[in-house]
Amino acid sequence: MALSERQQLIYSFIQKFSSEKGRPPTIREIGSSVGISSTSVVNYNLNILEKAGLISREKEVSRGLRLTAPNGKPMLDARFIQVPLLGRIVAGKPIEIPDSSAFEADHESVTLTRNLLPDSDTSKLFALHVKGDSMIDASIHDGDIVVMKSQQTARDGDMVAAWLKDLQQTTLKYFYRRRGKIELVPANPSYQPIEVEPRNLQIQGKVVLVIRQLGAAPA
Amino acid sequence: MALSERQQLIYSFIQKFSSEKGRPPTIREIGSSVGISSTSVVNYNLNILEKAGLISREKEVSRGLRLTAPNGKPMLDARFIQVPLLGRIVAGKPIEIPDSSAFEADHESVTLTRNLLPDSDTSKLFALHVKGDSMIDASIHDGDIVVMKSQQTARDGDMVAAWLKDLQQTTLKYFYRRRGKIELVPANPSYQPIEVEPRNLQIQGKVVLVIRQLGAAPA
DNA sequence: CTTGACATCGAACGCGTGTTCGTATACAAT
DNA sequence: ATTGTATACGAACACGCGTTCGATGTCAAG
Repeated sequence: MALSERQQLIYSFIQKFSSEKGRPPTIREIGSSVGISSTSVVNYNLNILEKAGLISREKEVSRGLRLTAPNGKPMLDARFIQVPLLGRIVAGKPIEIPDSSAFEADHESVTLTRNLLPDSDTSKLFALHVKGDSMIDASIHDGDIVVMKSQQTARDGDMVAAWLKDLQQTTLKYFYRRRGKIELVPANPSYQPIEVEPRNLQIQGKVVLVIRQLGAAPA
Repeated sequence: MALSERQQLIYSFIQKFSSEKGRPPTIREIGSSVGISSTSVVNYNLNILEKAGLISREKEVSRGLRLTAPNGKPMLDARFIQVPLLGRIVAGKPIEIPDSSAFEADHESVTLTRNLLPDSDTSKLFALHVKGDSMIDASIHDGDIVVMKSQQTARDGDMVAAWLKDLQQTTLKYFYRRRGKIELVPANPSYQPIEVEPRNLQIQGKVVLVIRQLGAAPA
């Protein structure tokens, strides 16, 4: 059902108030801002917003309401971005990228601030856990998280996740075109670049961010 | 003035509660979580936290408290954390860590989501830009951002920023105690560990997070 | 016209919640 | 011993705040 004008007003007031004040508004604060004298009317409209899935409420708690994201979970505002954590990256298997419908499914996800991502197009991003030290020549370690953008082509200098058909391996390397062939150069200069035929190579995505958390120790 | 253990408990509870629930806690919620029966005691300690500049309070409003960012402004959202970007890390110089007053100055800062940080104690964190490839043996590259916690000691397995007095160098390595000496082992196994005398070593901090942004290409 | 769903209002109830006050203990300084 | 400061406790007050209920008005369906 469509929202009444009043309900939209209430909704945007909750947005504004929450982000400015750092806490959700009370029923009476909502009422006086949108011109409703009765707390029960506000309550009534809040219940509608809740049924519409736009907010979630907690009973008998002061300021017990918050905005919700499209998926129904409590909301993250525009400064956040949630990247689905689709699985692991290992040397011996191609990356399995589920079709885009899976983005809405309930995967684990990593929450990042948008300022960490260089690009604005956030829709094709996904994240993978790195298992094992097979990406060591990309200076990427066991336990790291790589955030990638799904794409099948690359520009010179991009770090890409590539599937090498003949070797049956996934690898992360910088991508360069060289006279009809492709040169894949490791980030770590103590490893050697390799040269492959274009048809032997399938680009699975471009690495946009690597995150390494050092809680306790690996190694 | 230093915080009591109780005040630190309260502070980290506010962090956790705010980010989980999307609203600040009430005085009684704080009290029952840290084991204080009297609301006035909580109030008393909150006033101390406010004087210390860690939180800001609004009088006579329920849940009228919020965390304060390093620059002293109220935080927009407790799920964020702003880490001051204090400068660069290069091999040839010790890290300059300004005294804590600098945290209040207007440095650049990196905004992160709290879930990326393992620990809750956020006050001693700072970030550095990595310049040059001198940290390559730590699998850390030119342009990376390292987030560190300022501390002078380390536990086995921590990755630390260490100043080697005789070599006049800063290095990032895993820290291990070995029979009265200190072994510093690189994250990249193709480099050799080094062993140093404890008095030749000054620990400047522990690395908690490494971020590599791959927009265009380096190398 | 009657019915029922929708939307609104005001009022009252009762618990939630910040504030204040008197008191008490521990400890260092005088 | 005395004073002062820091820390803690419980009780009481007053207002904040979600909840509930009865009443009213509008409007389309029957």
